[in-house]
This record gives sequence, C-alpha cells and structure tokens, in this order.
Amino acid sequence: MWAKAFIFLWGDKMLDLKLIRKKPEWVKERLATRQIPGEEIDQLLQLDQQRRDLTVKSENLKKERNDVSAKIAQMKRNHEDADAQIAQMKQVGQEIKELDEKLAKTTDDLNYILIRLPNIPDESVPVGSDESAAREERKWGTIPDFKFKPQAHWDLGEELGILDWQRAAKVSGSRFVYYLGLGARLERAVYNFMLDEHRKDGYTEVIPPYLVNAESMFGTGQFPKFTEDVYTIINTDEKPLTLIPTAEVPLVNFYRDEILDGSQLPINLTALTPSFRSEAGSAGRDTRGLIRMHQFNKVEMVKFTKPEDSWDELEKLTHNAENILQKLNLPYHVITLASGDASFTSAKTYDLEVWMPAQNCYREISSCSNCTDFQARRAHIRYRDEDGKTKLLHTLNGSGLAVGRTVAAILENYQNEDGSVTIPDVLVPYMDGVTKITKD
RNA sequence: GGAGAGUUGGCAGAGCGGUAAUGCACCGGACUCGAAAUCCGGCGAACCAACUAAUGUUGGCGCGCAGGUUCAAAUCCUGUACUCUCCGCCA
Repeated sequence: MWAKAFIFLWGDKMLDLKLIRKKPEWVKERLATRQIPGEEIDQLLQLDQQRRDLTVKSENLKKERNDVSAKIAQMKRNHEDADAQIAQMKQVGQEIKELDEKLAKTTDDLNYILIRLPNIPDESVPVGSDESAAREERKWGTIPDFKFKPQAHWDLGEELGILDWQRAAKVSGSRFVYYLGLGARLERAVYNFMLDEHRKDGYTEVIPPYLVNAESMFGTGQFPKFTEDVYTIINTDEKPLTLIPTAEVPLVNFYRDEILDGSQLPINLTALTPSFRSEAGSAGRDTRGLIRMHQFNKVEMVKFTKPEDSWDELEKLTHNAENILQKLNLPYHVITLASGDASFTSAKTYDLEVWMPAQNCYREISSCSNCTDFQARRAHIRYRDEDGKTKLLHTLNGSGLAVGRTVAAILENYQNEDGSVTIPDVLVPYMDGVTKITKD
C-alpha cells in the first residue's frame, strides 16, 4: 500500500550511495552481519551506474535545448523564421522525454533497494542475529532476595484492585488494561518523575501529535518495511494517518526538511506519549501483564547532534535512562544488541533490562540507539556548520523509560509478603505522601 | 463542511509564456584612529551530475508538491498539500 508512494516521494538515498560506491566491499561485509546479501549491493551499484549514465545524456540534451530555445527567443524577437530550430527541438524534446522515463524507472528500482537497507552497524557491535549474541556491558543494583515466592505484577495488580484486565478485554480486547486509583496515580507519578529528571538533564519537554503521516513514518525508518506493526487510521479524505508506535516518530520528524544552525546542537527533546503497536507476530508471547500492550505510555528522549558528538551523546543518553532506574533503585543491566537484533535505523543500541523477580529474568525497559545519519538522510535533517556547509546531523533516541514496564518492575521488586507494594522513596512526593499500596 | 485569497532566495517582495527584478540582511573593498553612515563590488536557497588530488569549475534542476500542454512554463491547464480571512459546526 505504501511502497509505491515512497518511490515517488523520495528520489533520495538512504544509505550513503557515495560511501557504497567508494567502499562496496566494506559495506557488504558490514551489512552481511544484518543478513543483507551482497548481491543487493552489486545490483545497487549497477543501477547507480546506469542512473548516472542516463543523467549525463539527459543533461547534455537539456543544455542543448536551453541554448537553442534562447536562440529561438532571440530570433522571434527579430521576427526571423525559427521553424527549423523548433522542429529540431521537438525531436530533442522527445529524446529527453524517453531518457527521463528510463531514468525515472532506474531511480525507482534503485530506491526500492536502497530504502529497504538497514543502517550499517558500528564496528563495536557484537555480530550475531539474535539476543543470545548480545554483550553485557554492566550490571547495577542488588537482585532482591525474597523470603517468599514473589508474585507476578499482573496478579499483584489485580489483587490490589489497581489493574483491571477483564474489563479492558471487554471494552477493547486483549493487550489492553485499565489502571485504577493508586495504580493510575502510580503510573502518573512514574512519568512525571521521569520527565522532571530529564528536564534537569537538559531535555526540552514536548507534547507532540499522536497521529502522524506516512512521510514521518518513513523519515524515522518505520516505513516502508514495518507497515504491519502499526495502527493506521483512514480518515474521510483517504489520507491515512498512523498512531505513533513511539514518540521518536513525531520528535525526530519535528525538524524534517530543515537546516538547523550548528551552534544550536545538540538539541535534546523528551516527551511522554502513548505508544500504539499492533504486535502482529508476537502472538502467544507475553500474553499476561504490562510487558507487551497495544497501548502503553513511554517517556522518550531524542537527541540531534553533530556527527562527531553522537557517540559521546549515546553514552549520555543511556546514562540518563539509567539514572531513572537507579533513583527508583531497580536492578538492571545494560547490554549491547547484536548486529542482527538492533532496529532497522540503529548503528548501535544499548538495551536496559530491568530485573523482574516473578519471571526471574531481566526484561527490556529501555532501548537507546545512535541512528547516526540514517534518519537524518531519510528525513532531510541537516545543519549548517561554522564553515557554512550543510551536513547531515546525527539522531539518537532512547526510552526513558517505558512507563508500564516500569510500573510492572516496581510492583514486582517492591512487593511485600502480604501482597502490598511499597512506593519507592523518590515517588512518594509524586504520590502525595502515599508510601504503600495495600488491599483496600 | 461552505466561500475566497495566498505559497517565489535568510527576510520582504516584483514578475503572470522567452528562461527569476529590487530592497534589507550577508561577505569583500574604499573612506575612517575605530565604528556608524555612504560608495563600489560580490554572493544569493537546497539537491544532482561531469571534470579535478583537493579548494573549485561547468552543467542540470530549481518559484509549495505532482502531473499535463509548449521549441520554451514561476507564468497556461489538471490534481493535491498547507497557510490566512469569513461563514457554519464544535470540546
């Protein structure tokens, strides 16, 4: 449904074609770690050559047409006969038209491949195709040693009367939930706390649109490949809008098609938004609890940086996310995702995984990525450097954090034997002094 | 939802079939002890391609976007997006 539109919308390149031309073997090698066959790169280079040959021919003819047309204009002014030139240009015009049609076809074929190639993973990323290849970077906190069998958060929440799955299923379906009373207040306390922390760390708070157009989804790299993972709204004008799967989309696209002043960088934005995901393909996984919902709140952080700063900024961003878990005193570890496991747009991704006692394992609660210039190239976000040149900037994004999962982690890690849940100290002021959630 | 007007370089703003005026800003120079003012000159958005070791040079493209007509389109035609004004409706 979307694919065709993009080919017309973006005559631009997604990975840097010049880089592919210059170092084809290196690109092939790097992309092989993401299961991209080398033949695609060969095909790409062939189309690129064809495109440039056609461009030269077409442009030469256009030059001729411009020159002769100027002459025709001159002759007309002098009331001379220009019929011969006009006939000649008619022929040239036909040739240009044919060449340009070929050129358009070639460009379409080229872009079809190019817009489906993922970002090139950074050299520091472990090679592998799934989570088992991830590398643990560091651990934080002490895993709680319960003297009783810890309950799952969905049971705790239900017994405390703060989460209602049944009515959510009735009203909406599976993978939806109602938060009630102190549950709703806990969720609100958590995200208010997160936003305040990020503000202190220099992020500007934003409330973005929750519905975005296809261009935006393309700009951040969700489209054209991942159309099945999102909810799309068809309005009466037949112009579809997508419910954001993450605030990253409206935040990064804020500067789409713009040239920023380099002295303003880095720019840091944060937003609390609901995120909507169809979770197609995850049937049977995490069917209970707050882990995998069709709608969930998430506080997102986005950075726009100069290329030379993006790796340092990725570390800062990750620490900003870790800061939340540390202040909440939730045990976690940081892993670097393997080349084949990171998102389409990412050159390197750190995942923060929080300890979930009932499941006796770490679960993802934040994903922090450096997208390098990949999104900037798609979304045309550039900056003007001190030397006056326009350059693509780098974009980064990270959850800080997934709010529902944070609530789940608090319920499980802070539970008591009697089924009550203690409120983490930093959240008490946000809960109007409430220190514990108990049954009735 | 209805009617009308608009969208041109960083900003302002002309052009309404013959290939983007002009002003402000900006850069260089002159004058000045220095600055302002004035004068002279220059650049004028992105993007693509060819040549070049690089700085660059040349060309293409470019007037919201996409098509069409024409030897030639900012200008004519069609579609479309957005902005503004008025009317209607509305949390």
